Amino acid sequence: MSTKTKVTIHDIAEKLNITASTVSRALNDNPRISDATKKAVLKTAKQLNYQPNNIAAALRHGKSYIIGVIVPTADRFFFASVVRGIEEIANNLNYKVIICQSYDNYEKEVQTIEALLNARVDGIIASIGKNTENFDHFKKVQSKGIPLVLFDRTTDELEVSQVMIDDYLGSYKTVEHLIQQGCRRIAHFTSPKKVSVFKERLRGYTDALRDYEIPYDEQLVIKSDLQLEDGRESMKKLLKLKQMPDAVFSASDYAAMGAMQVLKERDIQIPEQVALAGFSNEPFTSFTDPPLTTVDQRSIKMGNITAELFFEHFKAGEKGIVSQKTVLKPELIVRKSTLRK
Amino acid sequence: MSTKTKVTIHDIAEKLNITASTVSRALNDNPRISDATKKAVLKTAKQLNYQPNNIAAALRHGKSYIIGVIVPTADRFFFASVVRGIEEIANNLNYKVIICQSYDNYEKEVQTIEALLNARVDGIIASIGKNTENFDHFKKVQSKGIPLVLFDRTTDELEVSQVMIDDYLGSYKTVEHLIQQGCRRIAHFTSPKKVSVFKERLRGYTDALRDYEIPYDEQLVIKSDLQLEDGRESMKKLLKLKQMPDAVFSASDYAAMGAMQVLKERDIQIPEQVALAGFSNEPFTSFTDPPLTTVDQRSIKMGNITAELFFEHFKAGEKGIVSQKTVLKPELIVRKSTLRK
DNA sequence: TCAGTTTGCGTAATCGTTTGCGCAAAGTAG
DNA sequence: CTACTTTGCGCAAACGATTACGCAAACTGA
Repeated sequence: MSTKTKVTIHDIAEKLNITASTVSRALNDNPRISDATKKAVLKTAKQLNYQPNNIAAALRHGKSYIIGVIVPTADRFFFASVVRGIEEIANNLNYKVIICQSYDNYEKEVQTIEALLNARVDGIIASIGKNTENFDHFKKVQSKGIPLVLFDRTTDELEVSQVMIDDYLGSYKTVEHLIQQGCRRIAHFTSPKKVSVFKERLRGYTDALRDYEIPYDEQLVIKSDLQLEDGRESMKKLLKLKQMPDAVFSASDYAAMGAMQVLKERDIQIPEQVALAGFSNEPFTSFTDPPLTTVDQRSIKMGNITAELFFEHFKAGEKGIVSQKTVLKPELIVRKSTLRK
Repeated sequence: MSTKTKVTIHDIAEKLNITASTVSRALNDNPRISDATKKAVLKTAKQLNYQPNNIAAALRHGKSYIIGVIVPTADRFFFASVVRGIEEIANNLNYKVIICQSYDNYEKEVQTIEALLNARVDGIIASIGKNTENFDHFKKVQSKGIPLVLFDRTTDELEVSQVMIDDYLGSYKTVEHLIQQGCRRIAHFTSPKKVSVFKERLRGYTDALRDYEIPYDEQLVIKSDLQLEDGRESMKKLLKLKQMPDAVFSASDYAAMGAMQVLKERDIQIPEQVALAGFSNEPFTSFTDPPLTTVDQRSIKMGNITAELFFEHFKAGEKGIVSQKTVLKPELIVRKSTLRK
């Protein structure tokens, strides 16, 4: 049975005939407090069922020990993994992470930032929503001197530290691989959005084609929202062309999966007739039939690095440090969907 | 350019020659404040770039407007969806949700609870970790009078409101469906853990067999952690039996997927030789080959209801209301992996 | 033994809001 | 015009912790 009344350090001070300051110091293991007193305090704390009030502490010293993480959606393996990577580091340093989802909705992203600022988080780590084209809310964060680090979905319109993978390289290597497998008419699924990752993947695609002297064919580049259903539609469009592509490189695993479905429905052999590659290394790609070639984004590593970078900024504090851009090397995961051997 | 010095309601009060109380009331739209004053306050607030400090407010009135949600892992579609469902309701009521992952780790679950209590969240919504067998940390939450609602992974050892699906029914219907498809040797993948959902699914399995007068064969019930790899191992064990099963009903989609891989590797026809069903309706189940029959858990709905139930408790406050158990009806999603037609 | 240091703790201010109470001015009723 | 209610706001005490400063007692070294 517990007392309904909240017990504070004053209560435990009173019980011990000492002051709240001493209790506070004892609980924080201050060297100026004798071991005897510390033990007594700890003991009565348990006894009274004392629960520290972080809110009060946070108010007092302006730190909440909470960092806000904003992701478009937490149910994508990639983002979930990055969050995990961030948590690993943050928890070690005794920070809590509060995860917010923007659902790729600009309004919600703005509101979330505002809420995090009101909640006085010690910093924000974010991946920008697909539809975000105005970055004032992020600028506001910076102007308040609150550490901000972006990962994966970043932008150059902000002078901010960011961590991403080399989307260009991942894309280039994938297309190169397809070419080495003998493909010559390689299609690409991309997004019309301003998010740099997709632009980079497109650039890797075109550059690889150019370097291998394969003509760029506008018809083979299909823009969509890159969900599974979009992949289906895009694939159908491709199949209507006079000349079918012999490979499809999708900037998203989901869209690649959609394409795979359509190909299988029409009994088009993968990879013999059409080789297929995705991007992100979603878990399901390893057990599609055939398993899907894709690009691993080093998600956990990215989370770790993002968090570490964040804490660097954090420690630098008001002085601030020059914002830096960390680029991770992606890994091409070759599976049967592109192996024509 | 922004002032580094934090601006408070006192600053805006000073500028207007009124007191902080008035400013506070104006910002909170208190009826006792004139419209003129309110407008002036709002205006200078913008002007000074005032940012409310929720920490101070929370300290003052003991409410943080934050509720903690604990899930084993956020990268499972089911949990991510429930979280989404919870957020929908919570955001409408102006509550923020902080998502914590226990990673099915008991220690971390306990620590997370402690951290949430310290952070003075207004309540906790949780799904219990797989390895949790002691519930004192949840009891502590309750003893502090903090609203607690469990979903999906619940326990009867706690007198607490909970929301779940009828795992028994979902399981029963699945097995019934398999029987109707002509299967007679139906295996079941389950977990050794104390989590009620798996026990219920097992009960549905055995009851369906009994009702259809199919003998229960202990050899056909395989316990594991139900990950994909476990599914592979379990399937291999089954294939070593003198008599092969003609159906596998896995309590997890991932384990079912593992089984599917093994079956395909050995050229065993699905569903002709072995029918296969999973549980949870993970997104990937719709695009496996063949698509996997599974049970949908009404995840968004579950999130909505959980949150609503939570807020009921919340409003009831100290008085408390009788804890209630809400059971949702699951939906059997029949796909090709079990359709022998 | 005495000045100087260390140890151990108390005093009181502070973080930024909220809110019960009070009070004058303005409005309303009779 | 009196008495009462409303309107609009100020005063000051919270909320629960932290911390700069101070001060005695104990300890240290020469």
